[in-house]
Amino acid sequence: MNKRSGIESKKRIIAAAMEVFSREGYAKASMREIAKASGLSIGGVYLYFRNKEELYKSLINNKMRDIASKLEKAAGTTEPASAALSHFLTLHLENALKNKEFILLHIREHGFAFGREVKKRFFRNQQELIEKIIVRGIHEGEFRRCNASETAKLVMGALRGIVLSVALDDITVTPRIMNAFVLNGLLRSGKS
Amino acid sequence: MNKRSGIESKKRIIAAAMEVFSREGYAKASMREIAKASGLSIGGVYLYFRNKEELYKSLINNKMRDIASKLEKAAGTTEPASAALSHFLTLHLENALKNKEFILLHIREHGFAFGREVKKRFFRNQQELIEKIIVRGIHEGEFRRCNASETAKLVMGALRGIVLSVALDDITVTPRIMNAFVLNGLLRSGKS
Amino acid sequence: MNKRSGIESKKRIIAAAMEVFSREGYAKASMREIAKASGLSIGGVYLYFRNKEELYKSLINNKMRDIASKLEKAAGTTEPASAALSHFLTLHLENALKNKEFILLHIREHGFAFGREVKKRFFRNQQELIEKIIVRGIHEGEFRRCNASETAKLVMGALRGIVLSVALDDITVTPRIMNAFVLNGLLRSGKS
Amino acid sequence: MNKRSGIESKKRIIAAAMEVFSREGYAKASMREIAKASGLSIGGVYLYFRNKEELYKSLINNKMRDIASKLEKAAGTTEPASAALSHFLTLHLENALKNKEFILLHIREHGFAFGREVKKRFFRNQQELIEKIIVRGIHEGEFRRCNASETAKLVMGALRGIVLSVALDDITVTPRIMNAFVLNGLLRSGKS
DNA sequence: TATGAATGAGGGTTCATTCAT
DNA sequence: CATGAATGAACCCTCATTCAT
Repeated sequence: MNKRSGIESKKRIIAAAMEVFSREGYAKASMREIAKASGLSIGGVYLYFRNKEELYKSLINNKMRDIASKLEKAAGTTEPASAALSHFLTLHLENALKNKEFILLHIREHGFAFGREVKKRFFRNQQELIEKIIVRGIHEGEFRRCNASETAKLVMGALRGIVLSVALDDITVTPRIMNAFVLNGLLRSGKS
Repeated sequence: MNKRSGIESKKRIIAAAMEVFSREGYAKASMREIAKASGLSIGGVYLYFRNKEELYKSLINNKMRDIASKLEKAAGTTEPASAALSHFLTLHLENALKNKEFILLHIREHGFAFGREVKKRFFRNQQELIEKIIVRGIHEGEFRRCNASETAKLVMGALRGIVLSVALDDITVTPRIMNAFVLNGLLRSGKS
Repeated sequence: MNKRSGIESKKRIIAAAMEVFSREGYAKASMREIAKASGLSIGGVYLYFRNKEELYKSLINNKMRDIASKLEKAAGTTEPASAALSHFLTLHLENALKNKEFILLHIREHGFAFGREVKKRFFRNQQELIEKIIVRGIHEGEFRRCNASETAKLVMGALRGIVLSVALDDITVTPRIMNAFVLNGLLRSGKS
Repeated sequence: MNKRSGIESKKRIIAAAMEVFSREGYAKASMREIAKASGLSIGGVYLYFRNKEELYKSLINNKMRDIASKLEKAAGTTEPASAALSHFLTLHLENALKNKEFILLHIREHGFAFGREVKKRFFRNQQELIEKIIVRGIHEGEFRRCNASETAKLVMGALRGIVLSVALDDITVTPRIMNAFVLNGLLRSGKS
C-alpha cells in the first residue's frame, strides 16, 4: 500500500517493462516480473495498463516518438548535404548506443503484430528524410547522380544494419569511419 | 497412423517448424502448431526431436551451414576485388530473398540463448571474407586506403541491414544499385 | 475466486495431497486431482507449493516431525524398561491407527528418491530409542541378556511390520497382546 | 527380426519387467524401457502381454506362486513346533534375501488395485500356516497359552516388518537371533 | 514372430487476467 | 490507489497402445 502518485507509478512500470521486454522478448516477458521490477503488485500494473499488449504498445509508441522527434531536427538544417547526412547518421548511431535496450526489443519484435505499423512508419519517415538530403545533395552538385529514392532505401538499410551490429554484437563503430564509408564508398576516387 | 518413411516425416517437421517459428518467434511458436503444420501428431514430432529447443537448434544449424557454404565459394575468386565484392553482396541479397523466412527468424531470435554462438560465428566469418576482399582491393590499388577491418564491419553491418529491410519490409533492392552504393558512396568522384 | 486466507488454503491442500498421494502413490497422483480435492484451481496449488515434488516432501517432512516428536516423549520415562517399552509400542500402534493414510504413503514410497533420507533417519532414531530401553532393561535385570543393538533392529522391524499389517490389511491388533508377544515370546517360561 | 522361440521371449520380458517395475514402481515404469531391457521392440512385448496391467499381474502371480509353494513345504513337518517355526521364519528370511527386488515391488504396490487379492491371500495363507504351528505348540505344551489366531497375526506382521527392513534398508538380521527373539521375547525367564 | 512409426490423452507447470478486500 | 489470492487456458512433454509392414 505504498502511496505514490499515479504518474510516478506509471513511469516505474514503463521503465521496468522496457527492461524486462528487452531482456526476454515480448512472449517470454511476464507481467509478474514486470510488476516485481516496478515495485508494484500485479494488480497495480493492471491499474495503469489494460493488458500486456497495451503496455507493450504504449512503450513502443512513446519511445518511438521521442527518438523520431530528436532525429527530425537534424535533417532540417541548411548546411551542405554531405554535412547534413553525416550529422544525421551520427545522430542515429549515438541514439542507438543510448537506447541499445530498446533497439534490441524493437528489432526482435519488429514483425510482431502490435506496433508493426508504428515501426514501418518510423522507417518510412527516416527514409524520406534521407531522400530529401540526397535530392538536395544532387541538386547542389555535391552528390553524384543516382536514383535518390532507391539510394535512400539503401542508406536507411545500411544504417539500420550498422545500428543492429552495434546493439547486438557490441561492435564499436566510429561515426567518422561510417560517414566516410557512406559518402565515399570503397573505390578510389577517379575510378567508377 | 499414416505410415511414412522417417526421413520424409523429419523433412516435413523441419519445413513446418521453419514456417511456424518464423511466423511466431521461438517463444510463441507451439509444438502443437508445428505438429499440425507438419501433418503429424504431437507425439510424432517428439519421435524426431527430443524437445522444442533441439528442434529449433537443429533448424538454425542446418540452414546456417547451407547458407555459409554457398557464400564461402563466392569469396574465393581471383577476379578484381570490386567484382568479387559485388559478387559477394549480390549473393547475399539473393540468398536473403530465397530465405526470407529464415532471415526473419534469425534476426528475431539472434540474441536468443540457443544457437547464439552459431550466429555470431557466422557473422564473424562473413566479415572476415569481406575483410580479405577489401585488403586485396587496397593492395591491388582498386580500393582507397582505409582501415580494412573497420570497414569490413561497416560493409557487413550495412549488408545485414539491407537484407533485413528486404526481408522485413518487402523493400526491393536491385543488386546493381546496392553494389554501386557500396563501391562509390554518395559523393561525386573527385570530392572527399 | 473464492477468497480464503492463505493459511486456510495451504491446509486444505496438504490434507487433499495426503489423501490423494496415499490413495494413488506419488507417481500416479495428479496435481489436477489434488487441486480438485482441495477445492482450488490448479494454479492455486502452485501458489503454495513450487511443484509436485516440493508438495510431497513438505507433506512427508511435516508429518514425520509431528510423529517423531510425539514418540520421543514416550521413550524418556523412568519407569521399568518393560513398561517403557510397552508404552512405546502402544504409542506406535495408536499412532499408526490415527495416521493410516500416511503410513501407507510412507511405506509405499519409502525407497522413493525424495525424502528417502528423512525416512531412514526416522527409523534409525526410533531404533536407537528402543535400544536404550533394552540396554536399561538388561542392566536393571529385567530383560534377558542379548545383543541389544541386534534386538532393537528386530523389535523395530517387527513393530514396523505389525503397523504395516494394521494399516494395509485392516488387521486389528490389541496393544496388550502385542506387548505380551514382544516381552514374552512364544515359549513357556522356563524353556529356551 | 531376431528370431527366438516364444517362450524364450516371454521369459526375457518377465525378467526385464521385474527389474524395471522393481526399480521404478508400477506407475513410473514404462513399457518402452521394459521392451528395451528385454531386447525386444515395443510391439514385441505386446505380442505376449495384452497390456501393462496384464504384464504386471502375470509377474506378481508367477512369483507369488513360486514363493508360496516353497514356504508351504516347511510348515508341514512333524518336528517340535519351536523347530518348525524357526524353520519357517528362517526360510522366509532367506527367501526375502533372494528376492529383494520382488519384495520391494510387492510392498510398494501392495495397495495397488491389480493383484491386491493375490497378495492378501498369500499373507492369509502364511498366517494360517503359522497359526497351525502355534496351535500345535500350545497343544504339545511347548508354547505358553495364548490366543493362537491373534498371535499368528503378530508373528506374521513381525516377520513381514523384519523382511521389509532387510529388503529396504539393507539391514542384516541373522536367523538365529530372530528366532530367539520370536520364541523368547525380551523378558528373563521366570518373569511375566 | 517382430518392428517401430504414429497417435492422443493426460500430466506438470506457467501466466495473463480478475476481483474481493 | 493498491494488493495478491485465485482462475483456467494453454504450453511442453511422456507414454500406453495400435497397426501397416
